[in-house]
Amino acid sequence: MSKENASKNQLLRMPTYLYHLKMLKESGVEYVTAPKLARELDLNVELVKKDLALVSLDQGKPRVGRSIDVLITDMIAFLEYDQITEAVLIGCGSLGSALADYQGWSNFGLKIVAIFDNDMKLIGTKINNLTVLPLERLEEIQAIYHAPIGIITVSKQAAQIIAERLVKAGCRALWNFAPVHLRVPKRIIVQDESMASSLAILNHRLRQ
Amino acid sequence: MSKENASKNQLLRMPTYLYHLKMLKESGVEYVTAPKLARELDLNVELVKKDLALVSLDQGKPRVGRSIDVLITDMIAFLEYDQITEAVLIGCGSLGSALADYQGWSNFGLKIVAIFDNDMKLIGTKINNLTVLPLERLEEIQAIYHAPIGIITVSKQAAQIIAERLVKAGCRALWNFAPVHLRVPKRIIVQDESMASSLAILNHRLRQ
DNA sequence: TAGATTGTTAATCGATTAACAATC
DNA sequence: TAGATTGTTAATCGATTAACAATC
Repeated sequence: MSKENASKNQLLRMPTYLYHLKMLKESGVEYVTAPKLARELDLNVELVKKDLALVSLDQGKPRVGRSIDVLITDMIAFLEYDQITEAVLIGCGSLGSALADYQGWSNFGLKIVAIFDNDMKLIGTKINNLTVLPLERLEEIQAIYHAPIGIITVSKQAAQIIAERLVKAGCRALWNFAPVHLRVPKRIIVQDESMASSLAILNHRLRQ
Repeated sequence: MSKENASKNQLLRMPTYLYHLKMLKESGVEYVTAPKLARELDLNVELVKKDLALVSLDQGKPRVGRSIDVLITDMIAFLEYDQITEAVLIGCGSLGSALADYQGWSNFGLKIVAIFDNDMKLIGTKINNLTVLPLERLEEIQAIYHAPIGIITVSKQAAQIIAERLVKAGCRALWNFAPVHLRVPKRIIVQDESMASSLAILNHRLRQ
């Protein structure tokens, strides 16, 4: 199976499996079956079977399932968490700082190599070993790193301009935390991270 | 149209429309049509037509579209952004602090009424007018507020325990930022906010 | 009027779920 | 062996897209 066929929903589920598998491994479990995972993660069995088949390089054994170790390895390879992708982050407000401060990105194959802001009070301060750089230096720094990912944690007013600068500076993908629809060339990948959308679903379900 | 029928994807799109409508309003536009929104947000026209019909209390006018003002009002009513729902937040690390610090929640009908941590260095400090309270006081404070939403920004190790305490303390919905699947009673609404999943999609698309 | 937009009904598409034979 | 689990094929479900008559 090649991952070209992975659907968006499947991709979304994969990290959940990985977390859970790691937890099971820690508690000493050596083999895992689709029905077990389905029960523990509240998913449909057939769904889990198909997801596992997609990432697994070899078949599972009837009545036994799969080796957790092998499955974890396959999952990491599938998600390409072993290959580091570099990113620059623009906007060191509280959200941007929190992202820059997060120690766990390397587990997901992400490395933030430079962080920028245009606030004089922030420029020069350090977050997680990274110095906040003035926004003017974005192009100069990108010319060195060629980071494929740009993380946008600026205000909605600034987001479109920043997006355009990142694209010009060579970013091929934008992880957008600002609540605006970014207009960029077709070839550019935009992943919107909308807390508002997420909250809308929560609220809707809460109110029946 | 009643919002009982709103699909998950429709809910996800709604805040995007609202942001865009507000932006158009600011730039002086008075009427908007489905084809215009579809073009500007890179969506299918029929999709937009159905989404607007779902939230609109009255019909659009052929050749004219809808009044932006009325549509914004309808959208806010639909998303219930005018009704404040209270929340307690557990875990004032960098992500939790960023969420507590965010000034815009009231625009989405959310009000964080209390924030908790068990780190002595954080307890007593102030974030956005809220004092970080010791975790032991969670039940006592919840007995006063009865906040329906619990925001979980603790480590994955602590998340399940915190979830259970929040449920016992009367939360009906959990907004979970920890990378674990929470096991809670069926009646409890869980909205997972997984950066890892989001990043997985971005990375996958980036690598072709 | 002509034509863009509306709402709605039908067709398509894709993901989830169910069913089942094969396996250890 | 019996029975749980596997992979796969078929059925179902729901969302998106296309088609079209009605409207101003």
